[in-house]
Amino acid sequence: MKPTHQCNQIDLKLENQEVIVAGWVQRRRDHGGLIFIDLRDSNDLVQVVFSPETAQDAHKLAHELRSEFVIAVQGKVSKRPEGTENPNLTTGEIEIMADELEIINRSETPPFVIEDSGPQVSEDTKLKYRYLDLRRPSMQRNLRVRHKATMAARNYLDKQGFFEIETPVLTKSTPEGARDFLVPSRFNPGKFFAMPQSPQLFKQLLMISGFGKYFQIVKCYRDEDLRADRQFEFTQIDIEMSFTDEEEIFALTEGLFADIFQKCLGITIPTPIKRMKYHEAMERFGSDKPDERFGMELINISDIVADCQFKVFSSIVAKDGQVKAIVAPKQADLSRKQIDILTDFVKDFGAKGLVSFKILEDEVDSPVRKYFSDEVLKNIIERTEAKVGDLILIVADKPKVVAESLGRLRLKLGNDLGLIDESQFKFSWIVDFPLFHYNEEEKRLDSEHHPFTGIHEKDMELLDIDPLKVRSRSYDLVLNGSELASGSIRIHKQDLQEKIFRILKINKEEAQQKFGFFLEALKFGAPPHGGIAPGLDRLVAIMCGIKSIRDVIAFPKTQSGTCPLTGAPSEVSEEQLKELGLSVEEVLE
RNA sequence: GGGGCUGUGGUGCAGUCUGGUCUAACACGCUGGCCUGUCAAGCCAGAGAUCGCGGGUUCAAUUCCCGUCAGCCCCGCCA
Repeated sequence: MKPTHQCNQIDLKLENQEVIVAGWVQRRRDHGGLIFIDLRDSNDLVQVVFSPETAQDAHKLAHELRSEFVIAVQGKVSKRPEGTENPNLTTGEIEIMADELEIINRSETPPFVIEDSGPQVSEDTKLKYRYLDLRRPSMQRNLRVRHKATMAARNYLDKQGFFEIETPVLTKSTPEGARDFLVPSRFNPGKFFAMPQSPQLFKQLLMISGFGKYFQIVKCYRDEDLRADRQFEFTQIDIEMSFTDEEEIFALTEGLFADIFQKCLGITIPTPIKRMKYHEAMERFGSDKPDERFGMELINISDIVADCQFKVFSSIVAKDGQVKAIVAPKQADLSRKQIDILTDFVKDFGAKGLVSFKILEDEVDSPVRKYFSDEVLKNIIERTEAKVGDLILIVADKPKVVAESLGRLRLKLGNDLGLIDESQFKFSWIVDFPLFHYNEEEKRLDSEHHPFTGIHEKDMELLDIDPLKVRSRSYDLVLNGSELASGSIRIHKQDLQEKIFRILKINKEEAQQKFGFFLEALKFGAPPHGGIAPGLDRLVAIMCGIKSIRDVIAFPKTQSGTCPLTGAPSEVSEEQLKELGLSVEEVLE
């Protein structure tokens, strides 16, 4: 029997019609007489009724049904008897009175119940039986949203005149940035391909090739530790254009996201998306990817405490440090112990300590209360707009430490206190990033974005004088505190590109060896170009209201980078190693 | 490399702090029986756990200690 309808297509309009549905047994309710089966297909659930009076054979066979059996049922769509409708089901008004039942395939009892409600199964078990986990309606929905987002992106970019060009997965290791996944070359023993961390140089080469508008929905590979929002392999909507500028890329990207949100969620996102300078983001939120769904911004009180009795504050201000505060609403009743926990939290991010002021009805309570005059306190309260019952939390340190620690604390409190409205989508562009940052360990400059990032025309002369002040032409699109897309206008002149390598202390030989092919290409009439690369996994996760991108990837890895389903990674045979000219060292304890 | 949380029948959990009463509880699921309007069906009966693994302390360890493994969250890392 082949299905004539999907479960979600069955409604009252089909009353008294014969249909065939096929799917899995979600649940069986055997009354001895009547047997009810909830039949699940990839779209919905529908109730099938087996009655000994109307279909004796089918009823008899239905006794054998168990969870996850694959069946096909032929029967008549009927309106449910008055009072037995189930408003919790979309198909709750009708049911199928079975005439015939075919057990297409039996199933062992599944290790967990295939449903969204009920106890949450451990990640390990879910991934081991991922094919069962994926039967759950929410997983079906997540992957459907992912598909729709991908299709929307393809269609949108196609309409804008872009074409999708594939780039190699087996390519050259360019040991900048993340750790590469390597693939040994059998033809060239001792040599390795690397899997791309992104198709960055290939898409730039395509611009040089004269493909003015390129995109690719492409896997990228980075051998770094995994997180809830990071997998070894992830997918980017990779985009690059020639003869372009920031305005064009912003407009294109905004159009792309507007289209995706409209088509997948029916949500209209307001455009244009507002822009925020990197420095403003760091000052107000202590982060280059601010979550703007709630307040609690960082407030600078350095000037107020510059001359106060509390030496920790005044001395830091004197040393060009910063003193900043956030206000935790209605948290003045936190215990000493709870504040200690927050203090330990900021210490993880380099802060020396956390000063707290509890704003009570007619006094301010603080371990360091005695160092502050009433006037200074009044000014702090005025500046921070703290109200009675609030808790002011202050960090004093180098600006970088203040931003990092208070920014993180803000996020933690925002989460813990439930200040975040999860139904919102808050986009913003972050612009005017610095081109470089100082790498303390290596005692040299590193690219903030990547070494191919273009430079603000006005800052060009700063390159030799004060490179840390140079602003790049890169931009990030941030959604709800998550970096959703990152891109830049690139360098298209060979001499400038070489100069950047010099500043990054990549010597000529090294640059030649790693990027020589690219520097060569830049000599042959490279057009100005730029692009952006939205991360599909994070986008879909946010659209689905999900924390972990594992839930929007069909077959993800665990945090330790393994696949419980297949057992990957695994050992390989001696023959395979020999062919590749590899040997594995025993790891001794 | 580091910090935190978790690990007890198939699944989710109680018990662990304060060792003996644990012959390991409960719910779901499973097996069998009864049952013609349920939809978390109901009722009855039953099976199913060397308490992640290894070591130690103790007369005695699911419980305390050390180590280890796995999952999750995080720091570092992720141009």
